[in-house]
Amino acid sequence: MTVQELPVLDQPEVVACCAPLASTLLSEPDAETLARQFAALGDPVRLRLVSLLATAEGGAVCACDLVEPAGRSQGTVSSHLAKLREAGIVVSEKRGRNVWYAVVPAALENLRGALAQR
Amino acid sequence: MTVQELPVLDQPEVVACCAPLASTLLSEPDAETLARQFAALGDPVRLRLVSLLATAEGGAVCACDLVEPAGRSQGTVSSHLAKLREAGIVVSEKRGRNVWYAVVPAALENLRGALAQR
DNA sequence: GCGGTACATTGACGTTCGTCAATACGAGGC
DNA sequence: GCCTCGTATTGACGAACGTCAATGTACCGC
Repeated sequence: MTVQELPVLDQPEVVACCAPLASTLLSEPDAETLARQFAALGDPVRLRLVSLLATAEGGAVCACDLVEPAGRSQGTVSSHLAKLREAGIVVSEKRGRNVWYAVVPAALENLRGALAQR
Repeated sequence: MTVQELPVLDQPEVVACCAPLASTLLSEPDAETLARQFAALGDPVRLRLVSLLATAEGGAVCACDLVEPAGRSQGTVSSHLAKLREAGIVVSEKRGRNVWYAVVPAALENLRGALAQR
């Protein structure tokens, strides 16, 4: 299943932030923005969710298929996904009565850039 | 007794962990390890500390020169530095009555690797 | 030794987090 | 319409966090 259409729901366009940590001193607002994204990855359950999405065929997965592999209750998984979405790490798209999630490659690439050495 | 040159204190050699999130599904132990490192970067004060270290001439900074730019009390800065050290993001070295901190480039590179796209 | 400096640790406080069960909401199917 | 399924939200709980002032500890110069 190949799904290349981008949902563009409530995506917070934070994917344009911040020079590398090692290039110039991070400003306080930039530190705030970056920290929120790193914090979103700072939980093992959310990291597994991101990995599940990133390794999925087609790059998107129905929320219903994330609960069991996450090993947490449906409500807990839902709030983890919400946190990832608010940080701009993933996007969601409603299809019928399901919601499909996909990683935002530019968000991961942006974080990679922030970690780049001098 | 002379001044110790390379203490190499309690450095947790966790810099060898984890294939990219997008290559294979992250195992639960690996997710735990990675999450601790991302969580260490998930605070704006700690991010600024890392940036201060990474942009410093020589790559190392005395703890005494981190308190004022961090804008927090000495005790708070100390515990932030401890958290970064426990996550393997920075190392510390005692020089006389000062403690110098430096980033671990391999740690940042390791996190970059985890964020690499497929 | 003594006094001072630098850093870590403690204890307290309010806030946020991760978790669950239970409930509410929304979209289809009948 | 009603019912069912999938997802989000709520409320509660203990645990962890970020913060500070105060205290402890190691080191150095004198």
